[in-house]
Amino acid sequence: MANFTKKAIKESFVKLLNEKPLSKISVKDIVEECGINRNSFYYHFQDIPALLEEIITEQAEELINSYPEIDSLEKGMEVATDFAIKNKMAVYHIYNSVNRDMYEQYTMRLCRHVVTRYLEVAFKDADVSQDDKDVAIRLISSSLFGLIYDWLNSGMNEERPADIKRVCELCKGIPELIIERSHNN
Amino acid sequence: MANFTKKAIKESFVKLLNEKPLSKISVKDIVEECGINRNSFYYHFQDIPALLEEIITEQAEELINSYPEIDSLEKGMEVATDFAIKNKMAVYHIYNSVNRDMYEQYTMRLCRHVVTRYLEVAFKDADVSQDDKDVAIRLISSSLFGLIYDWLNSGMNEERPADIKRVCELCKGIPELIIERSHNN
DNA sequence: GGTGTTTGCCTAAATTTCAGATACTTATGA
DNA sequence: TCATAAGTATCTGAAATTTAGGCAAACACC
Repeated sequence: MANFTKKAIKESFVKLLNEKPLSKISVKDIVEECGINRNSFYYHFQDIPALLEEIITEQAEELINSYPEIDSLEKGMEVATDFAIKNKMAVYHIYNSVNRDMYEQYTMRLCRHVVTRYLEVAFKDADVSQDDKDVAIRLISSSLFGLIYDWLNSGMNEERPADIKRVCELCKGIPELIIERSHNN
Repeated sequence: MANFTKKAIKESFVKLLNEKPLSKISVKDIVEECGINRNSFYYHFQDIPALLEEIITEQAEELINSYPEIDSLEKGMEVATDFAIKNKMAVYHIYNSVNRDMYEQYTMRLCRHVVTRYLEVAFKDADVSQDDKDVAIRLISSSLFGLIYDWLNSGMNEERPADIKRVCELCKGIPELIIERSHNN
């Protein structure tokens, strides 16, 4: 089924989110914005946090799918921060409220995704165990996530997270490091 | 009720109308474009001409409502031609097909509307019978409609109907003419 | 503490959408 | 020219969605 109502609810919610903070948006506001019955809202969503979660999940999925290949770490970082930028107003309101965990979870997932994609290229043809690859993924994605985490907490004042270039440069050395160590064993 | 499906059908149809001529648009195309069941189309509309009629009616209504006051004949003419311009692609395909009559009817209605609004100002405080006013409305709106009619038939090549300024200038003298004649009786 | 608003939930009814089947017309091509 | 494919317009009956209206509890504000 097509279900345009659900779509309309999401659109109305995003529209309201650009007008006022999450804490001031009521279910009533949403249903009045898109001209539906209040029960129709509850038919589709448990509550506002559930609506929020679905929107953020969707946007993250979409962003992930739109970059099937990541050929540089900088590009990966760009994708991950794009997620926050795209939802800037929402992030601003959400970040210190209900769904902080959820939001971080998706940002982390995005970081992991882009790093995995990047390392697929970096480790291509290299004789390295999956375990070693996993360590690299965890290490690099964690540090990228850390950058974004700080950036969000500082209010996203700079256009991009600080030190992004230097950290990326450093991280690029890691695959080589692992390949080397792998050969010495 | 909100009914986003009906809205989606209209949007899909307009989208298709900008891609290919009316004659090549099937109900199947429309329902596939907006991802609904074929029967849902027939639930809302009798057939494609009915859909077309509803869209054109809506646009005409909307245009009329967006100009509650017409203070010059040129402005009125602008409103009436806007209707055609706004629907240019649609008009292009429709004009020589099924709904020619309907389209002309709405254009005529728009002309009549804007002229009536304009004359409300022109005849303000003037001691003229309703009959005389009606004659003026019929005369002026018919000639404006004639301009648009020719413009449509010639393919809307110029941005606006030809001779629009001179005809408007001429028409402006008519209220005075009627007021004068009315006093001599 | 009183007042008004919002939430989350309920039921029952109405509306809308669906899949599947049918008879009919119109193109299209072998 | 026949058939066969595609589109139209309808009809069922079932399923999904939306609605109105009401209720108790939580909440916000004065």
